Amino acid sequence: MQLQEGKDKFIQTWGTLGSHWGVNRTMAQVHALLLIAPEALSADEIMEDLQISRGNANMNIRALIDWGLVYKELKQGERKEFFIAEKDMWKVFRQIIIQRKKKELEPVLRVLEEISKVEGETNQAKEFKNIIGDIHLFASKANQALDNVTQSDSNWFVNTFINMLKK
Amino acid sequence: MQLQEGKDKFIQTWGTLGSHWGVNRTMAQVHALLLIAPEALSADEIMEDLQISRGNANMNIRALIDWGLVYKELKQGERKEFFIAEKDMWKVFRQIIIQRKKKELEPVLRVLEEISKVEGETNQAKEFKNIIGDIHLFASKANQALDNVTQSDSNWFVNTFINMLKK
DNA sequence: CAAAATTTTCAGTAAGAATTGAAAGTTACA
DNA sequence: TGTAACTTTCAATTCTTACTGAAAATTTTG
Repeated sequence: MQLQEGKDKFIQTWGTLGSHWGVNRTMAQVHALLLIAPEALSADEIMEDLQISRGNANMNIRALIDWGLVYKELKQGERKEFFIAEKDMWKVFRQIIIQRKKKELEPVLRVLEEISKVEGETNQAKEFKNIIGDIHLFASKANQALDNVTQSDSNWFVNTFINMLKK
Repeated sequence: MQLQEGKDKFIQTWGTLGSHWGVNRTMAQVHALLLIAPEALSADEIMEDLQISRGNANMNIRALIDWGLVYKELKQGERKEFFIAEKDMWKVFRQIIIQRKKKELEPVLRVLEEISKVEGETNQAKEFKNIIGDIHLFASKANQALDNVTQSDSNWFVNTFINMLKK
């Protein structure tokens, strides 16, 4: 396989993966492109490479920066902004977990707490509170486990993985 | 809060959560509805409750059955099919991981292996192979860790969670 | 076996999400 | 301070995905 073909395939695959996980395809593709770029790219280069519009490129680059997956880089004597991806996969994973936990898991936890206070002592109500309680317990555990994972350093997590594999 | 309001809120929340995780909203809502239903529901009851068409209900119920999150239940003397959700949250989580691992993580692993074989010894090519190698290593570890999680029984996982919380 | 009940399929349509492109905004240099 | 280089915004549009509803298929029952 030629280098260019490999790069294209990677960009496609990463894009598809993203789209199955609630990340828009272009955002994942820009990320992929920057991951395999040997050096920082400008918005124009990204537009050119992925054949997307300026607006689209800009929006998705900003989103990646917000997620902490891409950094801005200013080049000596250049007025343009250049962009570079975080290449430490552990950090990438960590950032994604932090973002999604905050945006998706935590709001669900709050709703579960709220609805676990429904009135009534009928069987219906009791059963409802039961299952909501179960879900809440599970979600809290997941939340705390994820906190742990993201708060500890890379080695801790790698060690956990290694331990898991040894079992 | 009244029971009905709590139920509605739960269905909405679960639907939103699903839609951020690549599960279509209706599928997640049907799942939520069945989770909090005190007994098995027929397709008609689901249609009625969520105000969706027969076709839509059917498709999503089938998908939930495929995912192993919902079971068919036949009632004595009734011709209709009734449906009931798996309520053990651990099993639900496990099923979802198994499905998504197979459909999303494993294909990515295969692509990464394939593209790690690009020809050429230029710096460009070497750097590309390096980063792909990193990603592949990370993805394999995640894959194996998930295997471990899903293959062990509930207690093992719960214990791991508890251990995490103690740290 | 016929007909009634129920489930499945799928072409057409609707709803929602992403993208474009041009105009407005910003920055930085002479 | 003016203007050229560059970035951001957002209304209109396109693309994608989900949903409907009616027809076809299947299953059950007398």
